[in-house]
Amino acid sequence: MADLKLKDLQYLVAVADTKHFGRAAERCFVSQPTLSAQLKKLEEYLGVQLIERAPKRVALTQAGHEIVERARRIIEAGDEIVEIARGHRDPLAGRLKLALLPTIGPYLLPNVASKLRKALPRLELMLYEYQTDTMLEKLHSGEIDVGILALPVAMDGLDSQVLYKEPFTVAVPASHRLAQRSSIRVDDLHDETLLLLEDGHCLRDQALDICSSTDIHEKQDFRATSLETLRQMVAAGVGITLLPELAGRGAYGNARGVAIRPFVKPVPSRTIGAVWRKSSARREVILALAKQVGAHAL
Amino acid sequence: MADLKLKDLQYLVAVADTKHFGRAAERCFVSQPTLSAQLKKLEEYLGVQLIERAPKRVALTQAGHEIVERARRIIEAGDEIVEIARGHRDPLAGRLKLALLPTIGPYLLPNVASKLRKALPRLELMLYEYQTDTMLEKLHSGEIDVGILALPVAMDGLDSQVLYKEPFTVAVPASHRLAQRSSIRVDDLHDETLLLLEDGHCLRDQALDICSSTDIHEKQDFRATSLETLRQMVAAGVGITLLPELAGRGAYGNARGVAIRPFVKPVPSRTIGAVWRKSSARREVILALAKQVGAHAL
DNA sequence: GTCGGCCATAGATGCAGCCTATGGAGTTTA
DNA sequence: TAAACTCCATAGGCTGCATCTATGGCCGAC
Repeated sequence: MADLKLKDLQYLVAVADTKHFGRAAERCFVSQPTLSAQLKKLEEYLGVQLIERAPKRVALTQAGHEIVERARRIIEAGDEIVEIARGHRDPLAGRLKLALLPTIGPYLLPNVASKLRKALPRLELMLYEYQTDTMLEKLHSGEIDVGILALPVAMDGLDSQVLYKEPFTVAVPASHRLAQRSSIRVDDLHDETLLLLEDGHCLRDQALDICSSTDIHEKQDFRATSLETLRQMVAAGVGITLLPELAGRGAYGNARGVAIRPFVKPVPSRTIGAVWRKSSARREVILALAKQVGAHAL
Repeated sequence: MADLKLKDLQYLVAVADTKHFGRAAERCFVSQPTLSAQLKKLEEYLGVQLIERAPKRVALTQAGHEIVERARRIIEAGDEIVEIARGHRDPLAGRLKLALLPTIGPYLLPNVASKLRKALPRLELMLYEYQTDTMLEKLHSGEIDVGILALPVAMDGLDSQVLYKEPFTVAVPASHRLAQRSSIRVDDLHDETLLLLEDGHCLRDQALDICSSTDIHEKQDFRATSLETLRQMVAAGVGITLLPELAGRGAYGNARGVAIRPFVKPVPSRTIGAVWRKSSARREVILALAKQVGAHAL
């Protein structure tokens, strides 16, 4: 009269996923006969056949489907327990899944990576790049733990913290008349051709917003897929673009053919923040991470 | 390196509820040392202290509280699984997906529906109509559980059972010379115009097969999409057709303008059977269903 | 100081989960 | 058509761990 065992449910879910006893066993790190026998016991205990075993086809019964659904929830909650425990064991240790905007990641990380390693040596960062909408989805689903993006965003069930304010700069061809100026006003962009990223990048909307007060024309039939593409187009003299300050530094800023110029005050800027689930067990380490990033980003 | 066990979580929840190891053990039907030792192992595995053991006072730590919360959810879902299984334990209960040929369904079901409800009261039938090829595909893929169709069919991986033999009848316009006859021989159809269903209906092939021994002409550029269409065409005097007996009864048979006549012996007929996957977990209820249909179809 | 309540420890035991090896049914290949 | 292959089930043996009873240790109550 054995009872329900977490491991058996994992075996069942593995079979549901793979439709194959051998591969399911492999995924569970047990031998195929072990998995077979345990599943048989599970079926005996429940008094219901869960799996149809045909020569070339493994499928779940109706009861199997319904039970696998709950089993997934159980296993998920079990993982949460382990995760919570890990969070309490050493709140500043463990794996943390961090996503950044594509217009932030490559330029922010070099500045803060070494500081982070020193301040949070036992933190294992998993890095991802997503645009705002995708990032929020994956935050809610639990696929990532923290997102670094431009505020404000819809905050239902989420907490956030401002990291830094990032000024915008203007990138023009080196031979452009504006390249002579040490700083630039928004009105100076009058009648210029503006190059922007493709839809979905929040940077695109931010740039359009800043330029809305002056008369500037977006280059038709052109949408860059990355800031790097944008740089090459500016260097080629096709038009100008707005760059977040961090992206204008380093190799990018020194690139041939492109001049980066600041705005005069009031400098247009965007607010970069960290966002995470209110219910996250990793709040402590996230706050520590945010503190480091906020302190060393600019 | 043990892993998370459902039973341990139950022990933990019991302690959270009772604040007392002895009574918690009692509730779990184990000895107190057993529960103590297991909880200690759980804490070791998770790397976190869950319970504050003070003299005269047992309390949960912060981690303990958070983990108990998930543990309750897990146990609850586990109970749901057992409950679901109990609901599926009755082999004659539950949802069964049954497909019928379009030339069978509307005429067979009225005859057997009430008998089925009486004999298998806890069976919930989901009804579908497909032609033979589609039905076999959906059977193999698991989309349906049973098919009722004309035998024989390719039986790889499938089991079948004959339900009944269905004689063919002849449907002629009421004013037709054959309407005067009380029964008809295949040869009597000589030189008649035959109306048939469109390709894909096995009834079409069966009718052609029966008529192959005599000289009869299929109406060109005409293919009915249903027996109902066929009836209207016969009533309009366009030609004659062959009908399965069940389809010739009731409202259909009594319709104006159409006369239904039997064949003389040997009466041509088709064999109607039930087909299901050899590996199906529903064999028992399928056989019960087949028994009822076979007994009350004609 | 003694008793009683309560949790931890010690040592014995039996079951259950796991392994390797093999069987057997069905499908594909030579 | 035989042989090789795929894949799940069965057989048998081993090991570990959950469980038991008995006991110890700690602390508060009286």
